[in-house]
Amino acid sequence: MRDPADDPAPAPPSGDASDHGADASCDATPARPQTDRETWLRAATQTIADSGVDGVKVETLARQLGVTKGSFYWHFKDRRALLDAVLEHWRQGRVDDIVQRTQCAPGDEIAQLHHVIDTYSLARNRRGMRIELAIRDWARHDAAARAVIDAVDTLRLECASALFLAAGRSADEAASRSLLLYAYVFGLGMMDGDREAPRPAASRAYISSLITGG
Amino acid sequence: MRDPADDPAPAPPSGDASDHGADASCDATPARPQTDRETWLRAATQTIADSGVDGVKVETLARQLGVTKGSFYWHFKDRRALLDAVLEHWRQGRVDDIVQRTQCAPGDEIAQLHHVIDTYSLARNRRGMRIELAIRDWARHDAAARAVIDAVDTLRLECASALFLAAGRSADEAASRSLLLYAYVFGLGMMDGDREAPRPAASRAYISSLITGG
DNA sequence: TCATCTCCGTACGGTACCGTATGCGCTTGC
DNA sequence: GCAAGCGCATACGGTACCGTACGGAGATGA
Repeated sequence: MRDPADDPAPAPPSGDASDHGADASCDATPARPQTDRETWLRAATQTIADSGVDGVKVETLARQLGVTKGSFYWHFKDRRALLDAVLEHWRQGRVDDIVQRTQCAPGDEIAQLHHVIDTYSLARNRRGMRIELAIRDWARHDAAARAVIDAVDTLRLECASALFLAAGRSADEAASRSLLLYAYVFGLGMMDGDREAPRPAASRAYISSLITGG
Repeated sequence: MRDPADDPAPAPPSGDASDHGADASCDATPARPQTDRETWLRAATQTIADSGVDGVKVETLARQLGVTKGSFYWHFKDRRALLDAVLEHWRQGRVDDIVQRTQCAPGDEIAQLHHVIDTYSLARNRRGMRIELAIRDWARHDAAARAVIDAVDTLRLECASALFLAAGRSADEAASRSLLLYAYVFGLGMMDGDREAPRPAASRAYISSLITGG
């Protein structure tokens, strides 16, 4: 009488892929259950971005979605299961994004790194930064969130270092500059908050060049 | 496994310090009430560092201090008053710290900036960084906290820029490097979390030199 | 038509927390 | 010693939330 789509185990092999897969035709359930589950995921993620993890309440989300708790506890075992799903969904999205964003033609590595910096520091996708910062704060007192953050950070540093290495820098320099790069963009996101006016383009370009050394 | 170093009084390095509240002799109350009020402040600050602002509950703090809510509502109008007091106490401590930390003999400006970077990025005062990050996260959804953060950041950037200017850099370069400096140290604090092993000294020194250009 | 399964509403017990009202011991001034 | 007020305990009403139990409507297949 439970667990139609709800998975007790993290189960990487079960191929849940959580989202964009959408090819879950192997499941007995056609499409609707998965969709509704993702509705909860999106609402929870939005709440995390707006109010932090502690703002995620089952009954509040239910009211916001126009349903009751009965719906929630059908799709999720408990509140923690929702949070874990949000975490896994975000992790997977970051991994895909990082891998895709750090590929470039030989010789374009430094330009690509500049693009990475711009992507993070531009006010363009404030939403992504808000989610990131909220999860990072969450990681300050939650082991699962901390593990996800560490994994994502490690991957980011590795990919950025690979670009620096391909551009001819030493291993030590690549590692140091990569750390500076990501610490800067997240620190800037934290300092800027909801700032409207963007930093001057010249200043951003100058800082970018300091980070990449190019 | 509590952190033994985060005990209250002695000399939190760049931490809260600033027991300046004790000089409120202008109040009709002699000394005791003020002391107990600061006990609540310290406990609240510690909780914010550990669990975030949402972790600050009146009854929980009371249990932790071995008293009841009756004591709290004697010293504070409500929960918000406690949070505002924490905010103001932290702001004043930061202002004092920044002003004192950015004074140096002529010619020592770059060395002083390196010292500032070390102070923030070294695992030494993890407690101060935890409080800082918690308040920054708090500022994501609280206007009062945001105002304090903005004021502190502005002062920090001004003081750091003054050092760069004294070292002969242009105004634009000074502003850009100052922003890079603080975004880096706070971003690093966020990425490192409770990391035990410190970053390699050589890497830290290299990053430091990239930031200051010296 | 009926059984079944899916998805969600309703209802309930329990906990944690906020803020207020009020009483009680304890120190002061007098 | 006695009134006044300080500092805190006790007790209470109220809200918000978690998780469970159960029922019911609607689709689905035999």
